[in-house]
Amino acid sequence: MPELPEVETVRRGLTGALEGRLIESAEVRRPDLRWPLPDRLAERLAGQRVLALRRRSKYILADLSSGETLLIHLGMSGRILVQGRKIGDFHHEQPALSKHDHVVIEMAGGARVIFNDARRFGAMDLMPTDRAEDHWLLAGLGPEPLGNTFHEDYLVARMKGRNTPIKAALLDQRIVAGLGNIYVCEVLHRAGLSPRRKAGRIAAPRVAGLVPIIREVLAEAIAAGGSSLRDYRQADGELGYFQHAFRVYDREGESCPAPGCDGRIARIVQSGRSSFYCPSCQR
DNA sequence: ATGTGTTCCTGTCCGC
DNA sequence: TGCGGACAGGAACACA
Repeated sequence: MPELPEVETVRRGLTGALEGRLIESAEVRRPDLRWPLPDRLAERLAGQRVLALRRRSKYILADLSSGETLLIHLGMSGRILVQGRKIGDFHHEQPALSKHDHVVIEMAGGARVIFNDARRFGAMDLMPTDRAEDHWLLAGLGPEPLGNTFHEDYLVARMKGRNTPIKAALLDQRIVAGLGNIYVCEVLHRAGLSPRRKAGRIAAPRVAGLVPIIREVLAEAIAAGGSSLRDYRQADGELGYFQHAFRVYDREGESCPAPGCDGRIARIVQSGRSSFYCPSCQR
């Protein structure tokens, strides 16, 4: 479930295997994900040191010693697996690759990093590091929800006059970058706001109130994700997306967890996607 | 300019 | 146990 907290969890889980380390070689096992992979990707990765691993919205950015930055997007089903190799154990067998292991990176000193993506909605690209913000996938993104430029006045201004439901507005990456379907549902539940409310018709104080709630929900999810890093590090560890205690997401028919509320969680479809909410306490 | 619906792809789950 | 349909964490794109 790669929304911002999951991507941040993946990034943190990868730093040990990647940051400051040398890429020995890379193998591209399929020419395209959502779009064609960059020309000569394997050659451009081989021999480079990973200087830093960053995140922007739901994108992971790996700055390389060549002056290029590798951009990774996980789409819906993308995963990054890290397998350890025992140094000096020449007889250690590598687990077999699966058919959705599209890019395999061998690190000097013994780790293997695998990009796996069954649905192939994910993406990778290479760009000059000094022009990373101008990349077409990043240029139009709104502020980071955990950063300083995302604040009450900003959100109030952006919601003003909008005729679209608040659900769609918060999913719009140009307004705020990193929220996805799950966390928007969770945020609106905590805020007591119906996902159907038109963004521009919500009183400014309530819109402003969304800002700390968004921060809180994301921060909690990242903190919970941290606990799964241990799983991540385990040998040939599958990257476990953390299990988070969702209050409404995927809980259609269950009773509303809000204190004193006796409503039931409903599911509606908005712009083709499920919204879970409590019609009783979300208004 | 905005707002909404469709599309990419594979896997899983549920009802018959 | 097989089979069809609905649905899944995203977001670019085409169209009203």
